[in-house]
Amino acid sequence: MIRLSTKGRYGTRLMVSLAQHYHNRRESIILKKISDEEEISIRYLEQIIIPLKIARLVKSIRGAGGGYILARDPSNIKLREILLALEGACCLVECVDDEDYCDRIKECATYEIWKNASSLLKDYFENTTLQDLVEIADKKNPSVRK
Amino acid sequence: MIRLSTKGRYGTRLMVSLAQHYHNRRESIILKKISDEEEISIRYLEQIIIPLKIARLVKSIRGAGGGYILARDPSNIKLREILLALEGACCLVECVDDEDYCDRIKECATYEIWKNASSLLKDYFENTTLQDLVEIADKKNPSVRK
DNA sequence: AGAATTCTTATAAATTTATGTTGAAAAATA
DNA sequence: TATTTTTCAACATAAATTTATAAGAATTCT
Repeated sequence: MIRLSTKGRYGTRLMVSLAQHYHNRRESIILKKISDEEEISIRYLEQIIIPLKIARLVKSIRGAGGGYILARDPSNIKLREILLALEGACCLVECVDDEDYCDRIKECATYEIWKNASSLLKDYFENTTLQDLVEIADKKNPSVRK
Repeated sequence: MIRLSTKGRYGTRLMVSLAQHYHNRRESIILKKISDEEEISIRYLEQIIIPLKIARLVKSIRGAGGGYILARDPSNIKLREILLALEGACCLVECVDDEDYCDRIKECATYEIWKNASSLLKDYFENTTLQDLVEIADKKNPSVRK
């Protein structure tokens, strides 16, 4: 299957959770809470949030009362940035992103196909913001206030 | 990374090779030849061709003088069929194809996103045939006759 | 019978997915 | 400022899956 890894899926859900809290009150939130809400192992979330921190999409606040918080407004964070941080370049095959990966590019017929398909995804994720995701969530669960 | 597995990539190249030979003379071709041409381990190709056979996209002929041959004309084989055989449903996440996979679908904001993105890919692969791939290959390598 | 080829099964290496344990840093509080 | 609590950070490990190779059996052609 052409598959988004759990890192990409869980990480995106993590960012949506952070965005929902960011929106309603600008406080940091602890991973434990997201772990409970989203039913994802906190140990795994801890691993997943590292690349998001490195990419400066989230900030961590240590110590009592600490937690994590978005580094920017959700409307200013593209889904593509999130996936880039979590999974590296958002392309279906290595060779689309790294020309040196395979020396058959010049002959390979499938290269063009994977490249086009990757572009479709890239454009879609480029034009989807974290804010869009929050709005979808709000629409699906009108009653829930976080 | 949102990644096509090697099964999907190698299998597609395998199908293109079969299509090129099918086009020029309707003989079966042995995996060893494709293995040499495409530089993919023959043992691995043997595993990869099994689902293609099960999906009735290729036919096998056993024994000396045997080999593999496309079951239909390349213009009548969609890339989506190939990927479906090799990787299962062509969707980014399980839940898009199997509603029972996760019970958070009703609340999950990311579900809609992965579903839309999967549709983009699905439509693209649905409208690309093996013949299209052969023509791309011909254009890239005008001199090569197989 | 012998050669060529697919088919089957086993297994090993690499990567992804996930959990457990311990330690370090920061903030709150007394 | 010392203590305690909360939380992030780092490291180790285990399970599952993907990727790949090996060896030999079964089948068919000549």
